[in-house]
Amino acid sequence: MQEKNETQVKRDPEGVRRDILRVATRIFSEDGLSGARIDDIAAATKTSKRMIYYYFGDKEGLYQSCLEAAYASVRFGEEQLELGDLPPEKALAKLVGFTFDHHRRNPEFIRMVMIENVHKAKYLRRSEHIGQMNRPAIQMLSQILERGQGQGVFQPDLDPLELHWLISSLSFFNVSNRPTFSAIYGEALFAEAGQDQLRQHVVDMILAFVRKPKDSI
Amino acid sequence: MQEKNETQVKRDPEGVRRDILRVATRIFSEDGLSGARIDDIAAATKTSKRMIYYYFGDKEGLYQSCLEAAYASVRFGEEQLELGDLPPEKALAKLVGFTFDHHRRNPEFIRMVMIENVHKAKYLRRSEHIGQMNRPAIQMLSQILERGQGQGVFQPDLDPLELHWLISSLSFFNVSNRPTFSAIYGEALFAEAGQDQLRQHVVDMILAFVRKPKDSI
DNA sequence: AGAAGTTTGTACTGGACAGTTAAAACGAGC
DNA sequence: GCTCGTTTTAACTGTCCAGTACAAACTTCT
Repeated sequence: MQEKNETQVKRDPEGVRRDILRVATRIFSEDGLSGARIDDIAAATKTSKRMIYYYFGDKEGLYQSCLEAAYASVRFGEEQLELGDLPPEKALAKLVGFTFDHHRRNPEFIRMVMIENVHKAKYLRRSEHIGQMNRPAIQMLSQILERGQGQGVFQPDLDPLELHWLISSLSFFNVSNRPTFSAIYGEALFAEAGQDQLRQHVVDMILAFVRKPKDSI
Repeated sequence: MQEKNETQVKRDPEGVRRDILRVATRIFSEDGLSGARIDDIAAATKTSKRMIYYYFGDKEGLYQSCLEAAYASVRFGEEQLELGDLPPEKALAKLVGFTFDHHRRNPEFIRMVMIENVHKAKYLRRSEHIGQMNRPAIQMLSQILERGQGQGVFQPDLDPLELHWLISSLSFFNVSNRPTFSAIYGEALFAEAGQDQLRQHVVDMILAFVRKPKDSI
């Protein structure tokens, strides 16, 4: 018991599980559910194929666990964000910029979501936890909007869910569609200068949207 | 030769090709490249598995042909759009609204692009035609921008490619991520009222962006 | 008429791959 | 020291599936 920190710990079930999940998520996000090979995953873990089945039952069970873990880790990332008592416009700007960066930094998560969308969210729907996981994002937005509306700087009739859709859209597409987009139009928008500008414009555009008086053509 | 229009035409190589492509595109867009089964595709065509290999060589060749055909058909759809001599703001509004609707109406194409992005555009890069196919979209935008700038209603420093990215982003995500988004947040945004509002806001937001003076937080 | 391209249908091959089998033994907590 | 949960190993099974074989005939064009 006191020798847990020797060079090799003899048993660590949680560690084994995490190791499998980490490797499997990488491979599923690369190759998709049907494209991924259990033997490849097993070969890349510290443990064996047998243990994958011991802990996760079958390939679909493993995939679903990876999906849940991916959502959970991203939520954890979002919790880091401290908007505290920033004025509403600055808080929203920070949230949008953060989302844009966060998606960029987590392509593996984005790819898992892409793959899950190809499956029409079959496995996401099966999971009970994931529904609750994502309320906080909407609530954070909702609070910013209310404060902004209270101070008269934001429009009165804004839907937090729709705003979340807009922000996600611009941040997600930037990562998800980079391969086809850059194959067709080149890499310019994805180089550093292009991404900086894009980020700035996305923030500007969202801010203009919540502030602007609704006249349209 | 003169009896070509009897109830059944004896030979129609082009028709057979098109039939295979139509069916294969449907199934690839549903199940992905590795998920799709050649036997399923063959069973759904008017012809046989043997003919698929006769015309397309192998599964990857068939997939690539489907991808090219999908891009080609979408380009054809875009050519319908007549912006002629509309004033720049109205032309842009029409283009954005059209893109939003067009993506919504062509989920099969969207899914092909999603799948291709999962493959990191491996097959798209292989295709020579597709690069050229997509210039017109940018050029149309470019012309609208120039006219608007000439008339002083648009900002001077706008990048057509970036604008295309913004428009595509909002239109594509709406279709591509509907499954996960609605699994988490419900169907409200995807019902008719929600989509109408979303469409309007997307148009408004883009228009505000090209018009607005660039002050940001 | 002859040549080139198209069509038919089934049965088959060979490899890939998810999931299993076996028996055994080790580790940790009680 | 006993029990339960965990770990090891490599070979194996059975199914699925992309792609082929074969042999013939039909169509169209020239």
